[in-house]
Amino acid sequence: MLQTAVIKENRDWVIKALEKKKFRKATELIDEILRLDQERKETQQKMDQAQAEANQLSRQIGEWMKSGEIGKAESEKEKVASLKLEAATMQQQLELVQKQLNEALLTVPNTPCEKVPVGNGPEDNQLMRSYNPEGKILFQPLLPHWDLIKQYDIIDFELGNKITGAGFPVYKGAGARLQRALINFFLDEALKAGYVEIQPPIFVNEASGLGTGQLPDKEGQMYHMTEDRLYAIPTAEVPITNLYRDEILSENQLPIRNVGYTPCFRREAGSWGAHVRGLNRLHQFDKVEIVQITKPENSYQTLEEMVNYVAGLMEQLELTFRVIKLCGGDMGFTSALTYDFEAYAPGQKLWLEVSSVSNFEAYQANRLKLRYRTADKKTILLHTLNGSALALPRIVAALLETNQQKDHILVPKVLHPYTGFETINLGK
RNA sequence: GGAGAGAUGCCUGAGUGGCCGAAAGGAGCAGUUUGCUAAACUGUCGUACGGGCAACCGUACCGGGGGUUCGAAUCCCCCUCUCUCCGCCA
Repeated sequence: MLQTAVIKENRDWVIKALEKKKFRKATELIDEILRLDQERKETQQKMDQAQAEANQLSRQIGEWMKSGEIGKAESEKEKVASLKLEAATMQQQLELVQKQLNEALLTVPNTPCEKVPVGNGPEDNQLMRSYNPEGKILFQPLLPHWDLIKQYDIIDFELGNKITGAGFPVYKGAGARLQRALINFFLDEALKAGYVEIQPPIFVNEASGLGTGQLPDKEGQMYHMTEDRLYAIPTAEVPITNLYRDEILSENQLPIRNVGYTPCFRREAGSWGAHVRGLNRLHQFDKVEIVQITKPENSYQTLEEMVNYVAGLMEQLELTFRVIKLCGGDMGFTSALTYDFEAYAPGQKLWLEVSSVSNFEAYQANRLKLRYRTADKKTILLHTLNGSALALPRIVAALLETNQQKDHILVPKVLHPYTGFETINLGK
């Protein structure tokens, strides 16, 4: 969440920034936050003062008791009681105000950075770069991947339906091996790039969900195990970033560069429609995620590095893709700047989002209480960043559709050492 | 699942009602010193909020919540977690 100090010092700027994100009622809410913060401060002052007096008097009473002035001690006890009562009343008020302040802050999204283009939705996003592998001749007629996976019998939705439900596909034979190949390829590449591999739990507690901002914003989008009060992670970002919750890192630990493969779970409540056939949208999918934690002054340079890294993966997979910068109206709640990667799926003539690389600045760090200590012993909030590198299903969709031939599907060269085969063939 | 023990600062660990935000040691940081690796010595060393230009001051925090008391890390109750033993088990 935003820091109240930042809001206080830059009220007008914050409101303007929030309006860029198409956040309604920014002015009202920000002013309410400032009012609550002021009330919080005043209440605390009153409480502290009552406490201070009570503490002092209690100490005095102790000394009187020791020196035998019992009468004096007894007569002042009541005074302490009334001071304590006053302090307790103030504390109740303080807790109430703090709760209100916190709730208000939780509903405010992150402010977009200056580089974010103004806009309402996808149509206003900015194309940053595109890539089209040379010399690639697409086989005609092109089929969408949902026909190909049936034809080659590599991914089975009906079976998943039987054992779990819609959106939980079963990968079989070459399909399963392709999944494993991609995961290993992505992890190995990240290792080469200097990321440290993490294998986190795939269920997290409520504090973790709050830490990275999925709660309360995306409450209904996560699978929730009410019995044990755990959430199935929607992305490895949640457990990996939360590793550093409530930490004060030393400067020499920075930057943190982690990579993790996990399955990801999304309820996708209310978002099923015409364009979500086949692998385009699933309840469970695999993803390799990169996470970085940097000093504030380095985060935007790091974001560019991460974008370049993901672009490198896409090029190695020989996929047609484009990178777009999201406009204010299309960005996520917690992000300050996001680049989306879209792979072209020629069989369905669609661009599919395969990666989202974001800088959250101090927004997550403030919730996480993730800081570092400077040389002069100050604690400063860090910046968190993450990106998919990469999410599998749509990559698979694009790969299958791009590389389909008359009676086989080509596997990109970089994956051959991982798959152990160069083509996916019919009838096997 | 059953029985017992425990939870204190970055770590180890002392502290059973006021002088405890907390001993001591280690690690870390800064400095001094010796010819390197290293050692010795000195100092420093929690977080948050509030006040102050600042030095500094106030308040809270010894797993979490509640209670007793003029006063709680310390006594009482509840919860959570960890460890040990037994059972079960990939």
